Amino acid sequence: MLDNKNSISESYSPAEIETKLYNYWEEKGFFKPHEDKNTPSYCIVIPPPNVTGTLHMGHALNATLQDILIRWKRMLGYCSLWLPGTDHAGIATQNVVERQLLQEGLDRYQLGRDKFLQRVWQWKDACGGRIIDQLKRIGASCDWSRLRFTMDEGLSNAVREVFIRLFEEGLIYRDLRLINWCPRCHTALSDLEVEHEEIEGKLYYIKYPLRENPNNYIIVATTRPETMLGDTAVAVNPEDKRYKNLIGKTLILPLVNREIPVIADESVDMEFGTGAVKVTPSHDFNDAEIAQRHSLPYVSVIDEEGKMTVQAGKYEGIDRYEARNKIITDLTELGLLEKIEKHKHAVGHCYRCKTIIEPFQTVQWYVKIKPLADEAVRVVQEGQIKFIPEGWINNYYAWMRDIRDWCISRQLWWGHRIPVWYCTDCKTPDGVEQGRLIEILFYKPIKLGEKEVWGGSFSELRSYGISKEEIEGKAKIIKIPKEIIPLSSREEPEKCPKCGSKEFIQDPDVLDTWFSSALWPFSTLGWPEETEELKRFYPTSVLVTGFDIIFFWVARMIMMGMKFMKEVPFKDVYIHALVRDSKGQKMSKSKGNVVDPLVMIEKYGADAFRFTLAAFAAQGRDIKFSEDRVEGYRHFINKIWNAMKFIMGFSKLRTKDTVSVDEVRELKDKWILSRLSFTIHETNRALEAYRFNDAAGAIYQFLWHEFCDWYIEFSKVILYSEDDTKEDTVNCLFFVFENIIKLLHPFMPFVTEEIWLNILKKDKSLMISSYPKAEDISRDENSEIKMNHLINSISGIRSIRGELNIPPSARVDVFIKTFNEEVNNILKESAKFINKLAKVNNLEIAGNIIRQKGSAIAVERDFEIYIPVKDMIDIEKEKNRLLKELRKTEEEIKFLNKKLMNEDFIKNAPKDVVEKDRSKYEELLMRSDKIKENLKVLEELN
RNA sequence: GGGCGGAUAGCUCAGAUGGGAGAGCGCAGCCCUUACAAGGCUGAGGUCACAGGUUCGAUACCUGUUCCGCCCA
Repeated sequence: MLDNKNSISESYSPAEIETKLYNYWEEKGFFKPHEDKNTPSYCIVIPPPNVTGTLHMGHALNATLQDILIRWKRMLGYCSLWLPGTDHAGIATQNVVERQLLQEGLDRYQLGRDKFLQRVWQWKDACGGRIIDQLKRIGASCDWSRLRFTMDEGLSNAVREVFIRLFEEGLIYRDLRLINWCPRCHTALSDLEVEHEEIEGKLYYIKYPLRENPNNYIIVATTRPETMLGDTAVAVNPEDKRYKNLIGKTLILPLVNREIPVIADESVDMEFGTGAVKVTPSHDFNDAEIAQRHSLPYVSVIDEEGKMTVQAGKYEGIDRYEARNKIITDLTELGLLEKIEKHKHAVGHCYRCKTIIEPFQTVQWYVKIKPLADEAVRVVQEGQIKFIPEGWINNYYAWMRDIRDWCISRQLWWGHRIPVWYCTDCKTPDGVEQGRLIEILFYKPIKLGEKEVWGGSFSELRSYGISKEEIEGKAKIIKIPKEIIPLSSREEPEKCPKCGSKEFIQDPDVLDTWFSSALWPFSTLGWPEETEELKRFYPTSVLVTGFDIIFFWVARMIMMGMKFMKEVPFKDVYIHALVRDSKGQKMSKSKGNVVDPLVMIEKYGADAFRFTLAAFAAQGRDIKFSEDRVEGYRHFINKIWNAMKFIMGFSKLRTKDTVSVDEVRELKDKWILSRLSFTIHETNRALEAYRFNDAAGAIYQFLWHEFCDWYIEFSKVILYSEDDTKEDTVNCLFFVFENIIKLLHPFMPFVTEEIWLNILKKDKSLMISSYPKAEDISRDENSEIKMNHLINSISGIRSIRGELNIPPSARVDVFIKTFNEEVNNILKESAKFINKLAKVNNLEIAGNIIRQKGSAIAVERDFEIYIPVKDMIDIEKEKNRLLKELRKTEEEIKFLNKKLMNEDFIKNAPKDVVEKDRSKYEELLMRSDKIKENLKVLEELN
């Protein structure tokens, strides 16, 4: 299958290997769930990236974590499905195509709805989903044969079905309200899609004269003077003594000379500005609420484009911010501007295009959210869904508690068209034909003989003989008042069930993209059909996502899942961090601090990059990404590769596939197997708890600092000797290494598979092999304790050598005086290892060793090391070294002594803690005695 | 204004249920020792932000303060 290399390359080159292996996996169908019906299933649906998107660090982290989970579970034998897809990103995608059109000197209206949609599809097929290929680059093992897109037929059916059912239940309704309007995107936005940003603005103090005495006036403070043209009252707090006698009086609204009342409303903050506020129900959410309470009229002075309306009188047609300046100038001239102050306040911006949003009164579609939210809160409270880390659960509750109805209609073309039609022939209760109330505005006039028609009511336009298709096709705006009765239907209705008419106009709006994403966990599995997949994989196992879309997406999936599946959409929600730059700043194009994942992959390989993300992914903290770390893990891969080269040199001596603690005889072999068992346990436990960094750390630590630093070094003693039996050592080397490769595979799929398949020449791909389980390899803690003596003896000698600067080439004589027989035996049996690893010339180990004069000393609990160095070093240096150690020891003794003298401690602390401290204390006392003794000897020598 | 999170080695960060703190990178010294200089060995470096409290014992638990970040209004 793959290339047959006879020689192993010097070092690992990711670029050559990654694509090759990825294609191999995909061709073999390894990303698909296996067919075995008896195994439990494990399923993750990907948070669908925007079809316009390109891979950024957030995606990379998100995908890496999911891939680690899915590869891990797959290797554990679960029937595992990672279901990929993209969403259609209504506004974003429409913007992309509109920008293209602009370059051709076109806009979407000139094309008309159908042609425009064709263009978007063309764009989507050609350029959309680039992110899918990028996900492949990082090794994502998604089942690409099931790739979904929110605008696919199946998913669109689901959207329509959900809309209709909710509508029929009364959970979806139309209403005329103030909504967040983006004057650039020309659409309504939900509350969530508005980003509040603090800006340095101004507070304008304007005089509103009293009708009865124009020399008297109330001063109102406002941040938005241009909306004053739409004021219909001035409000004060009923408790405010300053204004008590003015309540009920009439003011003359400057510039337009409209009479407006002074009203009292408790919502008015007496501390703010002058305590008197202007009320503009059409352009401010708070004011709209005041207007409701006081039945004030609405006067709209700003339109869809953010320009002043005809109601604004002489300001008509001017942009809202230009109008502000003009109004300020005019007020100044009239002497009605009291002052201007600097003022910080939060202003809402469109989350897609950052334009300042405009509160705007229109008819929109809403989801009545309370009943859905209650259910979604309940299942989380009951623990049916767990949040990891738990902290996010409070955010979730808080948002759900204050949730407001969800505005789901968007004045876009790209998206799921609302499945609602309006009969144009039905009559309203007042007896007016509905078509008369539907207002159409064309993007350019239609010529009727001499006449140019810019729009009109639907019925009127039809009476001119303009076809319905032409009206709908050329309309820029279709306004359908709230009174008109909607008919929701899966297909375009044949005839009106009430009047039998065959003339309808479809609701021009599309649904919020999040409406379709909310169905993702079941719509992607085939709902509303009752598919096998749905039975097998719903509820899904875990959702992995960033905290920024808990409200947008997670909460809504829970609502919709409960509503339509009667079951939670996922059992766990793992919320991962945001990836920031190395200084902790949010990455953004404008700051120019964006790190491109693909560049990282090209530079260091996907494995090193993935491992870095996993190692960084500690719960509850943002990731400050630094390239140095990636480089560090690239070195780690190199280490693996080199270890592999070493081991492969002995492949011919291997005699069996598996080994166990019981059958190997040597301490080092028992030890490494025991440590492997521990590492396997740690890794699985960490992954179980979504502690990716712990899992990565456990493997890293074991492979580098136990296996490479110690075991391989020990093994050389055996392997390079003439007379030792090499069987156990070689078998252990391979067995342990193969297990590490398996453990590592979910984190570093490429290099591990390369080693597995092409170097170890296994016949089955690693990604479908079994993951190590701790219970398969037993732990032997006794051997670990024994091994520590050996390691300590070697470290002790090395430490003396290092600190006294004895060059590695100089072999030294070493005497080890042991204090008990067990340790004596352990060290004696391992003498050859000590000799080699500590570069010893002559080694003596016994209980009755007498220290030679001029020896450097290392003191351990169970033994002392003497190295005669009289001629090699200077005595002062050694003395200082011992003094330093003595000081350290005595400090500790002091601390422990104080603790142990404390009666309360003895009384209250658990016995084992006291015991531990006591023996530690005694040990330290002994140690300090020994060091002092040794110092004395050194003194004599001088 | 309401809520949440963070402050631990020069840097980036780990530290389940309280029992004198760890890693990676960086730094210093010695080494091209037959897997690996992208490496080995050895070492230096911390009043765990500050002030109180609970406790025999606090980096961890509680309260307050300062600084930083985020979310909601």
